[in-house]
Order: sequence, then C-alpha cells, then structure tokens
Amino acid sequence: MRNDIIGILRNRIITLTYRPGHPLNEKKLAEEFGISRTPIRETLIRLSEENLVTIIPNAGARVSDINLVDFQELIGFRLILERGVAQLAAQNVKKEHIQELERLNERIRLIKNKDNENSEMMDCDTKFHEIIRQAAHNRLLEKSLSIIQNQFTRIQSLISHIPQIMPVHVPKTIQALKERNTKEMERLMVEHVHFFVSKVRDYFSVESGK
Amino acid sequence: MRNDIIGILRNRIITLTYRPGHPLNEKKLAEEFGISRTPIRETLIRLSEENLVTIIPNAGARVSDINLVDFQELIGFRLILERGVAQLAAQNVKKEHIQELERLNERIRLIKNKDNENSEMMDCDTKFHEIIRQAAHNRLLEKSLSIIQNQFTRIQSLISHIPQIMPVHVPKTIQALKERNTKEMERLMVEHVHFFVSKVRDYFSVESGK
DNA sequence: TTACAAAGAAATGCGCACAATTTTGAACGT
DNA sequence: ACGTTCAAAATTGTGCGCATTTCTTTGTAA
Repeated sequence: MRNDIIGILRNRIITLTYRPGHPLNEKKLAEEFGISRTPIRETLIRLSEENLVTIIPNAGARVSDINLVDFQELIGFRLILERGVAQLAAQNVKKEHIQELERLNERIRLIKNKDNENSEMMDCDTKFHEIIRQAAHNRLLEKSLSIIQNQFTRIQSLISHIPQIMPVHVPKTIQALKERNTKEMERLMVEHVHFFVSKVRDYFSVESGK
Repeated sequence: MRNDIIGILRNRIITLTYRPGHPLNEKKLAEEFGISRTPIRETLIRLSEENLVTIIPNAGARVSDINLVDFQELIGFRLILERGVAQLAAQNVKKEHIQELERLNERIRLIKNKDNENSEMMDCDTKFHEIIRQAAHNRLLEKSLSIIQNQFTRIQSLISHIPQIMPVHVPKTIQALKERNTKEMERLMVEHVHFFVSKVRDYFSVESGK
C-alpha cells in the first residue's frame, strides 16, 4: 500500500492531474495519504530521479516543467534509445511478443470512431512501445525508456485532442519483427517518434502564437 | 557538506572500497559522518536509482552485485548510447571540446611507462568519454551515460591490472570530430567499447576457470 | 505609490524515539 | 550432528518535534 504512493503520484503527474509547476507540499500530501512526511519525502526523491519532480533545496518540490529545449533533448535521447531498442528487438524477439502485437493491432482496428478514441489510442501507443521494449530484452534499456516515455505521455496529455498514432505502423512493425529486419525496424521506430514530434511542434507553435 | 556524502559513497563503490555485496548499514554510516540516519537513508535511495546500491525492503541496502548477465545488458545499453552520443557530438561539437581532447591526447602521450600507468589511463578514459558526452550537448543523454559509465568504472577497477585504452583512438576521434564525420565517430566509439569488453570477457573467463 | 526592511508564518531539513520486521543465536528434540 | 522453534538482538520503517531556511505580509520611509 505504501509502495503504491509513488505510482499514484507518478500517474497524477503524467496525466496532468498535477500540471507542470504544481507545488508538492510534503505536509499536505502526508495528510492526504494519512501517513507522515518521511515516506512522502522519500517518494518525492525517487520521482525527482525520474525527472518528473524538481526538488529545490530548502524550498520544496514541484512537478517538473516542460519547455521546448527540454523537449528537444528528450526527442534526441528517445530517438537514440528507440533505434537501439528496435535493433535489439529485431534480434531477440520471441513469438509471444509478436502475438501480443497482433492482439494490439486488432484492438486498434476496433477502436476507430469510438467515443474516447484518443485516450484509447494513447493507451495503445504506450502499450506498443512497452511490448517492443520487452522484446529487446535489456532491463536497463527498458527502465530508461519507460522513464522517458512517462515524460512523453505527459506531453501527449497536453495535446490529447490530436490523434497520435499511425495505425498502419503496427502491422508494418509486426512484419519487420517477423523478418527480423533490423534496418526496417530502426526506420519504423524513428518514423514513429518523428510523427509524434511533428504533432507536438504544431501544438507548441500554435500555443506560442496566440 | 551534507551533499558531498553521495559523492563520497559513490566514489567508494566505484573504486571498490566497498565491494559488490558490501552491506550499507544506516546507523554505522550515520555515525561515521556524524549525522543522523535520515539523510543517509535519502542518499542510499538516490544511489539505488543509479543502480549502484540495491535496497532490500526491511532488510537493508547493499552495494549492487556485478554478474555477467547484468554486464552484458550494460554493454548493450552502452553501445546504443555511445553510438548516439557519437552521432550528436559529430553534429554539435565546438572548438573548445576539440581543444580539450587535444590536451587529453598530449597527457596520454606523456603517461607511457609511468609508475601508476593504469590508474592514470583509467582516468583519461573516463575524461575522454566525458568530453564527448559534453560535445553531444544533451543533458539527458549525458546523465544516463555518466550513470552507466560509473558502472563501467567499477568493473574497470575490478580488472585494473589490465591496460585498457587504445592510445591511437584519441587522435582518430579528434580527426573525426574535426571533419564532423558521423559514421566514423560511431564506428570509433563502438570499437572503443568493444575493446574494453573483450578485456573484461578475458577476465571473467580466467576468473571462472580457476 | 513604490521600495525596502523587518517581523511573522510556513515549509523543509534533520535528529530522535518507538514500531515493525528481519536476522541471529541458543535451546531443544530427533 | 543436524534441523526446528522460539526468543532476543539488531536493523529498517515511520511518526513527531524542533531547528533552519525560505516565503509572505506588514509597516515605514522616500
């Protein structure tokens, strides 16, 4: 139960329940969860190591900002990791992963024209990357990327009114994995991230323009 | 002063003053540094996020183990990151970084046949990667790689009796950076890591054989 | 009205004590 | 001699209060 608190807070941050800059008061959080400040402090330290929380010494913790410079570094970093993950996944993929991707593909096919299309799509996108990360079979890479993806999810939430996945991508990926085609996998993952980035760029330029 | 403690502990772990598996008793550390357990606990949490310390709930913290599986994942991860860093460095490098590398090169040239040749070389190797990371100009990548490199340094310490750098590498790297030759930079960095890996493999196979 | 200073309020940093949990070790039986 | 059980010791987990620092507000002077 106590260990769930980090998950609850992480979730609030990446779904924008707590928006960037939101102050994280130790005492208030302690009261909300009915525990003392000590375990809350420790949770905040852990989240700060994930770059989701910024701790200013003697002056408290806040939800980390998102600015364009950070975002560009985030993209650069993610592209490197995704390319690597694509490569490893093409080498190490197992049947079960391909099956999972095929189930996911089916789910995406059924989503179209639903009410909550976007939030479901976001979920599928997260799942998509999760499966491929697992297929790559490298825990360090997996952890790094999941931290990075949390940051992306936060940005996705910011622009959640825009559709964000290319449905054709999933079947193509399945094909590339079956063929263990490293080059094609790299290309697909990079393209996939770039697609998302272009959406965010649009959003930022509209936002700053008004 | 309090903030130095994480650096002191990190250093002890990396240089094997605390070997893998070494128990990190909160009370003892608190007494050694003349402070209470609370800030020690927080420091241990931070180190556990860097994979240098493993915290077992209710049963204390220990210096993380190094086993061959972890090491192989570490290599896979590092290769991906170094290739990415090489690419970005070739794109974003500035004069000052090249100058720093040239100074480093001169230092390496002078080291040969010294008493403490190996430990100096290790230092130069760390420095080498540090400069290139900075040239890449991406803070996330820089932080990730510095965490990874700490783990490598720890392994380097384990096998410190083996010479571990290819002196010809540095001038080649300087050349590639000057030409902003991305492909060559990637190739050099990958080769550089592989060289080290082969040394560690030798060590592990000798160790397990006896 | 604005700028600055000082006092007051609030939040974090840390020490300490007790609770909960794990480990150690001794006693016992097989 | 070996394994098992149970109690004592040691260690981690957490609540709480005070010290220290930062933030806020009030008051004074230009």
